[in-house]
Amino acid sequence: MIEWSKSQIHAFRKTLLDWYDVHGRQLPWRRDHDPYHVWVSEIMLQQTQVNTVIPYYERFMAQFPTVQDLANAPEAKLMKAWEGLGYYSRARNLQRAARQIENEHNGQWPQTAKGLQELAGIGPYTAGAIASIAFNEPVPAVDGNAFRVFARLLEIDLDIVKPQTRLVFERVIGRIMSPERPGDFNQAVMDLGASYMTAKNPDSAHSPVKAFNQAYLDGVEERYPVKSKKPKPVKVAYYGLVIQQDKRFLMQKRPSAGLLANFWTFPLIAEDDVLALSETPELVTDEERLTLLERLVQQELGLAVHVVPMGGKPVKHTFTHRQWLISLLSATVKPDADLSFFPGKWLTSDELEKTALPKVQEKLFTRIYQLGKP
DNA sequence: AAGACGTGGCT
DNA sequence: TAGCCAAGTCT
Repeated sequence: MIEWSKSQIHAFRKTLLDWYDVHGRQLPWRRDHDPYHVWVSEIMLQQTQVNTVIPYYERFMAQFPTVQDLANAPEAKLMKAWEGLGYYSRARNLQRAARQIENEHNGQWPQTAKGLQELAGIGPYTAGAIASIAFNEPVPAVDGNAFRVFARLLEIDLDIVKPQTRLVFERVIGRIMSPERPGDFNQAVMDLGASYMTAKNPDSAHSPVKAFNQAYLDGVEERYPVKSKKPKPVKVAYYGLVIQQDKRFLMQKRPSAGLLANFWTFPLIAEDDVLALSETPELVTDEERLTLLERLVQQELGLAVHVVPMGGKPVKHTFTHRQWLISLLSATVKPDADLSFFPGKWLTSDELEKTALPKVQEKLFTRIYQLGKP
């Protein structure tokens, strides 16, 4: 890692802010410095690209114009507004934080990064972003852009995946950032990271700060930032039960914690759970699997079903840490089936449209319509 | 500390 | 295609 002199730091600030003043992006959440606007945009932008966020942000603000509107919003309406954005705990934490502000802070925002971090879903990055942009506090906002930009500028070779590395970057950036325009400085770093100093195919030759970019000057830009590899998603095979009567589907409500918490999906049965019913899983034939599956559904869900494969390759859906492979089965239950042990209910297409559904469930619907079953 | 937690774009 | 990446936080 290299270090800059005071004069270099001053020159860098001026170069970066002069560039930002002319070329900074005009984005919907940059129309003002309202903390609510900054906050909602920052939460949406976590692990999500700007172009994806823009339409969600506009719709969200139309539906929930103020913190109070958000605090009082029905859960279903909130989730519908977030549908498709992913990382759904962000939406639930958003509302929790809105209620914290209303109930614990008399509707007033904490105005420091330290205070903001007490709110649900606000970590060190988001706290720094809101504090600097909305309240002009001179604190760094270290996101993936800041890691990448400063790792290259200063040839910092610490692994950015390790939590302690953030502290080093915060210290370094805290010394470099403009005390007069902290919000603009942090946003300029993000714009730089999203334009010239991108992760793939950077264009540092034309970057306004190329003279400060040590990794570029040394021809080793590709090495930065140092980032250890994450494990591959684990494959998990499921049977998906398509159970319909009239124009309704029998849907299951997922547990209140974990992946896709509280969302409605077709009943999903792990293939491993089915095979576990056999003493010789490796010898089970396809036909026997279905018999075992029917037994398991009876035991675990209290449903007497008869299943028939719907054909086609399993529907594949990849999350950050799991890859689901879902084989669809058309299932029938008795018309007077006892649903008292079943964690779900019949949903009409009308109700389904008003309900937030995860992408994987939309994929399953797409598949069954392609198969022409309904 | 390391894994959980979604989705879409790009190569 | 499979894999990586995109304005992280929580446990």
